[in-house]
Amino acid sequence: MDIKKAKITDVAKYAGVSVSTVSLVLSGKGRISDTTITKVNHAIEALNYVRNTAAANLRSHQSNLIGLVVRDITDPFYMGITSGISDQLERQGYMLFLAQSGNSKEKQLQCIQSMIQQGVAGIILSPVREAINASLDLIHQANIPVISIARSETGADIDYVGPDNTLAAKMATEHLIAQGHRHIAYVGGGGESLTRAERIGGYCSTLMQYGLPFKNDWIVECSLSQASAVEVTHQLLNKHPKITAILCHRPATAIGALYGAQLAGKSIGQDNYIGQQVALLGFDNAPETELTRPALSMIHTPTEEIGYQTAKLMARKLTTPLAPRQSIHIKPSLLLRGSA
DNA sequence: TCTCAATCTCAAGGCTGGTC
DNA sequence: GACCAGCCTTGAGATTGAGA
Repeated sequence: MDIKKAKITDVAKYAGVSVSTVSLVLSGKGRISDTTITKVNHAIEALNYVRNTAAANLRSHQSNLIGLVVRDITDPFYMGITSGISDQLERQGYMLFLAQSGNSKEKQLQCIQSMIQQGVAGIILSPVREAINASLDLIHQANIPVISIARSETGADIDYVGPDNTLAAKMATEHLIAQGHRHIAYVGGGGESLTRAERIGGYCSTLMQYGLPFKNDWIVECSLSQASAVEVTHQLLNKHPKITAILCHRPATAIGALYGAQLAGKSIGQDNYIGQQVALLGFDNAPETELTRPALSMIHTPTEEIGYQTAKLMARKLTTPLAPRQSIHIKPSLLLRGSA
């Protein structure tokens, strides 16, 4: 019994047509009679023929692969984006080639290099700040389109799809101000984070707009861990007891801040007129923020929508490479729970 | 004879493995 | 190490055949 995989030549032989006719039937191009199409389809079924896309891409200089480089594929934020991109790209006949770079410049460049070597048609990138110029050099040399996602504007002249961080911070700050808070702090993120910079920009400008005090001491960096947020919040509230509300850079920061505030002798809640209460409002909603007591109010950005818009933009860039650069900012929403 | 739809021929793409 | 064939498919251009 012959167990060799059927080739296009086998299909052509079986159907009694030429190889190029089979190719035309497969691609749906050209003018082919219904009789011939039926014969070819019958041969494909009989021989269990599966098209070799590697060979097809080799010949046509095209690829249906789109590279996606994210920082951390287990991060719920990126999981949502990846899901949206994958759904939309599949509908348009593309496949996703996924890699994670962490925060390493070298890893990001390595991922991009591998994707180019695999012949991807375009790259969607969550840029590492230190790697952005080198990454873009590589991608431009390969002459393929690139879209920056999720991690803020890079300053580079490339298309961008992601959350509107400035608006998110403005919405969060305005909500706290509307509740009567006048001493609002920002906890979390690192100085190198562009996302954090944009949020702090929105937070500061809103405070100024309402004529409220803004102090550098009230903006505190901390690492990704909850433990770090516990420590930082504890110290912040001990040092500045006037603070009645805190914006938290990410879900883990918000959860850590909750325990840090409690360690500082504060309770968590919306009523800043009750002496010892602190309101907490976090960015990037995650399921675990619903499980705390009280549950944490969060700014939610629809991550699947970011993915969906990114995939649509990539498909557009592949069909019209000279289309003008676009920046798509996805509007956030406020999820009000018990903490603010 | 002309036109046009349907089909075929052949070169080419980058990489691998075999031969000299 | 150099060269070449084979892998599998596509697409431009050539050919065929039927109808007007």
